[in-house]
Amino acid sequence: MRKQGLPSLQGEPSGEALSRKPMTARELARMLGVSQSAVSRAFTPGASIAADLRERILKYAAEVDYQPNAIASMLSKSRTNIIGIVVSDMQNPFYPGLIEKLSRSLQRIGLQSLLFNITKGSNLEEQLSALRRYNVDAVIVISATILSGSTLSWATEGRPAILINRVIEDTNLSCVACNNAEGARALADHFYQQGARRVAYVAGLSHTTTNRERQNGFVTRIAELGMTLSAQIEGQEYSYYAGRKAALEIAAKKSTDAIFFANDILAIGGIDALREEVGCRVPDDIFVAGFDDIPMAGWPHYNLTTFRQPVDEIVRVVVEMIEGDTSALLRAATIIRLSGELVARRSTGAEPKAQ
Amino acid sequence: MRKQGLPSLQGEPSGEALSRKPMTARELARMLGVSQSAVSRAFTPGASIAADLRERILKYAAEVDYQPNAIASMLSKSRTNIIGIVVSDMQNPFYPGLIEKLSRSLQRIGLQSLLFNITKGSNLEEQLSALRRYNVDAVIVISATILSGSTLSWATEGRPAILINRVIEDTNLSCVACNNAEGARALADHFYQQGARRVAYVAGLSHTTTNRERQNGFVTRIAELGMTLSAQIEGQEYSYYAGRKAALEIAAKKSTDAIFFANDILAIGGIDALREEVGCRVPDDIFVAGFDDIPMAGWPHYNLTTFRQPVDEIVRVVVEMIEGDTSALLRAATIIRLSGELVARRSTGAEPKAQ
DNA sequence: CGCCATGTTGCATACGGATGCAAATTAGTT
DNA sequence: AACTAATTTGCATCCGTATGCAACATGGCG
Repeated sequence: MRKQGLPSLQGEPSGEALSRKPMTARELARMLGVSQSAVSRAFTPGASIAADLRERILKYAAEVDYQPNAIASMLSKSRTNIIGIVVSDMQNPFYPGLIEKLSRSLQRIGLQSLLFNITKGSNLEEQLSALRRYNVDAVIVISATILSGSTLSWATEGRPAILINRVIEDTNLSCVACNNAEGARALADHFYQQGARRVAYVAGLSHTTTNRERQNGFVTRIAELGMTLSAQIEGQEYSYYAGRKAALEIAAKKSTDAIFFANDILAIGGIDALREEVGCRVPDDIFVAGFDDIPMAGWPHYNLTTFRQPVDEIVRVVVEMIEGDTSALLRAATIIRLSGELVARRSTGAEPKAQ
Repeated sequence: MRKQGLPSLQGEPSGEALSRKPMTARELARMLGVSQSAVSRAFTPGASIAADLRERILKYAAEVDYQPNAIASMLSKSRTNIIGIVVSDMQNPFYPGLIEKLSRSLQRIGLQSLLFNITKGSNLEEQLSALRRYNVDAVIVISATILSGSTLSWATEGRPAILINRVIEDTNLSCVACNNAEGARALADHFYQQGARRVAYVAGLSHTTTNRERQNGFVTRIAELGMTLSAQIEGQEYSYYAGRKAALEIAAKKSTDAIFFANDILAIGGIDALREEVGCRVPDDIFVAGFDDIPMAGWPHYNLTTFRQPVDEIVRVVVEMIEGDTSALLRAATIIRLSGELVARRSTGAEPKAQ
């Protein structure tokens, strides 16, 4: 039986374990009999330092658990390795997935994500002023529709900013977005192929670029194909309940073969409402399609035809832009459109491919 | 036709607008003929400075758009106003909502959230080492089940750490969690009241504290009530598809009146599978309940009885702990249990209350 | 009017690491 | 061996703000 002594009070150096100050490069240097610069260089890839010295320092640093203080480093390099991520809506399941992939990709190249969760009502400038005070290296704005272009320009002044899924031209803001018009047209074509002729569009937030592009693309293509636009619901928000409401309005008129909802959450609400409130069968009585391809769209219950946003590619492109010459971004805003992919599922009568 | 001149090179003051260095306190001070300390004090609430001087400085600062450099401030105060938020799963809809509320509450008291998105496979210590280098003021860990207690202790050494929905005793880690056992018992009682006698449990990630507590609470209460535990499925994950699979296993045996799924996502998968794969009616043939009360649980299609986690209260408590005397947290880890609320809906035959 | 309490202000330095520059060491060349 | 080139190293200083301390100003009071 092992003797289990009480933790002796004098054994521990007066509770230092709790919050002792972390070691500094100078201390470490003194212990090794080298200069503080040497320590700094040991931790700086490509710095001018002999391989054996570097090794000795790093080895000792690992032993005593020294890590360079990132804050001090930020100050002297005036580079934070922090990317500001501006979000205003994490309710739409599309965004958490995007944010997750984004922050992981950034982490992989040594960048951390500082979250700015913008709330509608309150003072936006105040919330964003932290973006400037914290000296983030770049800003990624994820579909924050409540921010005006000028507010964003102000908040990101002097550092590269990339909007995801929102396009503002004639500013210093770069944009990476899904080709919404292309997707909407593809869905129109798909409706046509599946035999629908009288189709409806349900808008999300009407004034957003995503909505407008999807709407225009769809409506235009519909006309080209000679199909009838039997209804068009203007939207207030991208939500499940808005989708339900819109679906019921459309169903009441009984003149629609297929509904294109501006995104998947709307469409899913629509499907539920059609099936449950008006006993309408999807796809037998009416087709439904959405946009995004959130995980739920693939669930057997919904089996929603949709246009998949190229999330991985969006993330890749954004990270590359940030990793690359960011000063180029400052000089000239770039707008990049990425192609998505039609995912035909049962909600439009398509036979889902084998998994 | 509008004449569209080339952007004149000499017209712009040599591109300064692009990335000019922000002004410093010293510069501002010199322009006003005061000392740099005065500027610093003007921006420090409660600092020793005359009201009129402060006003003059702030006014001028606003005019020339000066803002104190947060990085420099962090260095000298050794306080970052940054809270590290460790997450490993943003797929479960419960977490984005939590993160959103959390980060907003923190923002409201001047704290920003630095996201640490932990990935399973890779080197966890390396991912977490940034927590230490960045000198975050505190760490909030959101149900990161893939991190061991010792890894967490190491990563957060010297700064307060709060786990949400995960309880580890005998460490320096504080915990704020829903009273899972209470919730599970409440659901058992509810099943009983609704007339179920043969009940099943579907686990989430088996080894997590949330799962174990819900499981124990449920199973124990079942026994007390004299009900039969007709099945118990061990789980690999908290996912929709795992829920479907488990539900089918249970339905195959035809000996169960009610299923308690370890969380809502599982339950929702379960409901879909029961209805679609085996033509089982919910609630007519079988009851289903979940845990969390994610938004989808309230959707008419699912109408899922569940136990609502007190998200707002969790957030409030966590923020209070951080806002308050954090050194107290370092001295003695606190474990707080918060009560949730049974939300009886139609999936257990309860009539949903009017909204 | 003189003295002390209170309130303001500036000076100097600290925070911890990065880096230009010069000194010192090593390698390479003839 | 002598000398130049290349590599290492340390010194000193800078990054921009916060703050202890001393100097100074103001006000109250006897």
